[in-house]
Amino acid sequence: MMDQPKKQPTMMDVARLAGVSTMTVSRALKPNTSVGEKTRQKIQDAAEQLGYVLNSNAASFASHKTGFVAVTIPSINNANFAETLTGLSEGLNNTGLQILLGYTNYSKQEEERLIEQFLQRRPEAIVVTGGSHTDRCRKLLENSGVPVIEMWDQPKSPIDESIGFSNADAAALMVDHFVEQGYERIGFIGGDASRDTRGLDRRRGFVARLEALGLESHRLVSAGSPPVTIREGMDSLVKMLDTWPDTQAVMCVSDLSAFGAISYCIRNGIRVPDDIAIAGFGAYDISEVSNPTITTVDVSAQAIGLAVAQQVSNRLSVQQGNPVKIAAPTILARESTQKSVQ
Amino acid sequence: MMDQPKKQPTMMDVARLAGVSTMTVSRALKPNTSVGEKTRQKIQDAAEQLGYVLNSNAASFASHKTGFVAVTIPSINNANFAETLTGLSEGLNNTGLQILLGYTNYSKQEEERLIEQFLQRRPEAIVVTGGSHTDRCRKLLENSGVPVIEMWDQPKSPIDESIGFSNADAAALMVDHFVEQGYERIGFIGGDASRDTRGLDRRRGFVARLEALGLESHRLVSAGSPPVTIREGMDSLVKMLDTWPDTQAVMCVSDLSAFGAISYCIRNGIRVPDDIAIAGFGAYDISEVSNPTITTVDVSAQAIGLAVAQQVSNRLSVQQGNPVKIAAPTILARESTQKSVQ
DNA sequence: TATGTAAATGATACCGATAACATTTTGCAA
DNA sequence: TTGCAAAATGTTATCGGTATCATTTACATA
Repeated sequence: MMDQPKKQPTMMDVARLAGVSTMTVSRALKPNTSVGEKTRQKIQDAAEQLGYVLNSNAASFASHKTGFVAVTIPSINNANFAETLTGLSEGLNNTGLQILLGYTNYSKQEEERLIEQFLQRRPEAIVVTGGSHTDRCRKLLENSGVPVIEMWDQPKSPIDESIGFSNADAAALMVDHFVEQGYERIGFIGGDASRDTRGLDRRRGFVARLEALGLESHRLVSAGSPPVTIREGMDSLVKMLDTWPDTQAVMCVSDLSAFGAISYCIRNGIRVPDDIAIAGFGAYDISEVSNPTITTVDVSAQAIGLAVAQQVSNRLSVQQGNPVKIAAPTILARESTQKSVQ
Repeated sequence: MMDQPKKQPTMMDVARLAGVSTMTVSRALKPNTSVGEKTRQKIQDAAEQLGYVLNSNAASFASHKTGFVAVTIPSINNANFAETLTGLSEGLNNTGLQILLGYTNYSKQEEERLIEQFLQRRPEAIVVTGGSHTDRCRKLLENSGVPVIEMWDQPKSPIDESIGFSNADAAALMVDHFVEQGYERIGFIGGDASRDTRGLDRRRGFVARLEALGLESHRLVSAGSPPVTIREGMDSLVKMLDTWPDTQAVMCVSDLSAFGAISYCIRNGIRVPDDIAIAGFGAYDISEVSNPTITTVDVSAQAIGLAVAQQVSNRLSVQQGNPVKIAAPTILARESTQKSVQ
């Protein structure tokens, strides 16, 4: 950095140089304002000459509009959330809104801390992942006075609005897929239930669907605290086969853990899906190119982000658009669960 | 959102309720300030009762300290940058600094646009990925008046400071590894050179090292615009083998493309490394659990983030700490390039 | 030319905190 | 009790824009 010898120029400096009032400068630097063409040019020249850079903080302060959207996600090291964030970022690109991003690391306490911090920045909208929060956090969000969007989930009583899908239903879809393929002794590998609420929902949906079909629903392995890694997927499969050797099929809480489980099988001469079927969740890139390819649930993570962005824009603009919809999750049936196509 | 009926309370409201001046409230809400214990309690109670939330914008405005650190990375959908960001985020966690994140999508124009936008927020430090910028962007950064850190690279003439490694040297390391293993006809699969400057550096280092060793250096396949995907890795390997069927070893610009290339081989009965050796770059999780495991370059992406965070803190605190160092990249020799250990 | 309306520009009063310095209170040694 | 330094608190003046309303200018029409 070159230490700036003199302090940065202000709007007043530009106004003086251009021979107008600061108000006119303020207008000239924004689109859609009525400023004479000649004047605008004169002001832009002056600003250029002085190297003037608008001070958004002062502007935010004066106008009570910060242009911030606070966003919390569990982790960035998760392709699904990264995709959602990409969608969000893209969707917000030309709105002039800036994302304030925070990682909760799958902890509600951390989420509360982040929200508390973000509220001080006076965001114009708040986006959180999931519908489960600490009481205090929920209260903070309710009293925030700005639109709150809970994504990646369908809470029974949303704080304000939600854009997501039912993780339980999505897991049930996979159970149905297994059953269609003729599997009956089906297990589930998931993260530590106490933290990953979406993973917990999936497990719940999994168990409920099995029970509804009159099948055994006790083959549950906990793989450690989320996010579940490839390695934990491997280890969990070992545990699964140790405990219930006659397991025919396994649903994993994410594609990563499924990939780990499959890797273990391949390395140890267990054929997938001939000896055991394995499915994932989330439609990560890897599921498409793994060998065998992995049956998974496509939740269109990026579309969620785009939809949230759209909805944020809607809520912040005067003329409210239609509520945004996203597609329901679908099963991508691939090699890892279908003997016939193998 | 519940629409806030009355506007949010200000420090003045809290001061009135607590029977003190706003200055005392201001002090009471910050750590390390001399405020009487009783007074502090009284103020905290009043703030709690009113549901007062500090307005950081006003605070920033008054104090000329925004607490922002602007960060640009090429993409979030890249495990390496995601890790760096995690490290950065973690390292900045208790400093009270908030990251303003932007994605350049591997475009210098986009980077310039982002920097211009970020400067309006008056960040206290700026972190960019790589050492290659548009002229205007470079000028903006030079004149910013705040610390600028270029990461993931070692520019010859850094704008201010850089924390990274030489991508060319790292690629040369891999050439040496191949040669040690007895390979001589070595190819390179990388992204479109015009955009991904780090990928370009790797290719340059690759070619230079081969030439220095007197080996052929023309086996270069361009895999499309970055980031190179798994699928592009597959396609590129096909192209490589079509063009130069006698290729013995291939270095890929990232582990993802390496994984794709290997997947193609596995599916088509080409043995890795017996028929062809394949290496990646970046030490992604997948390289460790792929079958075969993938030889790669460990660049300690997260450590880069942590180091940058550390250095930002250093630069912003009065007593400057020592300049931060990161470990040099190392080869992780795995199955995909070593016939002996297969 | 007179006149009216829209466009362009200006004047003034804040927004809500903190910096810097002034003043009062406290606590303790002399 | 007095005196005095340190701790606690208060006063005042901004920070750099924008909202709002007032005023001037431009231009088309009668």
